[in-house]
Amino acid sequence: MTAPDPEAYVEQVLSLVEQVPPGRATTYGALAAVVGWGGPRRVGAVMAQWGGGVAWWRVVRADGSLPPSHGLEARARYREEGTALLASGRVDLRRCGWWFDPDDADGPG
DNA sequence: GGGTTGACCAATG
DNA sequence: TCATTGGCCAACC
Repeated sequence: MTAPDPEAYVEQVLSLVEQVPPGRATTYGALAAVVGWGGPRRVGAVMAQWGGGVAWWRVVRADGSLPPSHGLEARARYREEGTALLASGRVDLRRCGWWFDPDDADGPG
């Protein structure tokens, strides 16, 4: 499986994003690592095209930040979902980081 | 076939 | 914490 169809790749990425529970967030690199295909940039490209149909705000960069264009929109979601935010306006991946691990017992609280 | 761009990541100062 | 640099792979012209 070294040459997956672009369609399957999108389905994989979007499926994983939908698996991220509210109040949590993951990174592009994490998604790329789970799917095992392409890289973080591939995931970003998918989100830019079909990310509008999923909780794209739960997918952030490695430092917990998001594009300024969507930063404002995302912040509104975090406030409703209770996602931990930093004073810099970034997501606190230390507490809300979602790495698709079976041991997701630890929460933001 | 070559140059540029992109919802990125890690290392360095 | 922020800015810079190098690497990565696919899409576009």
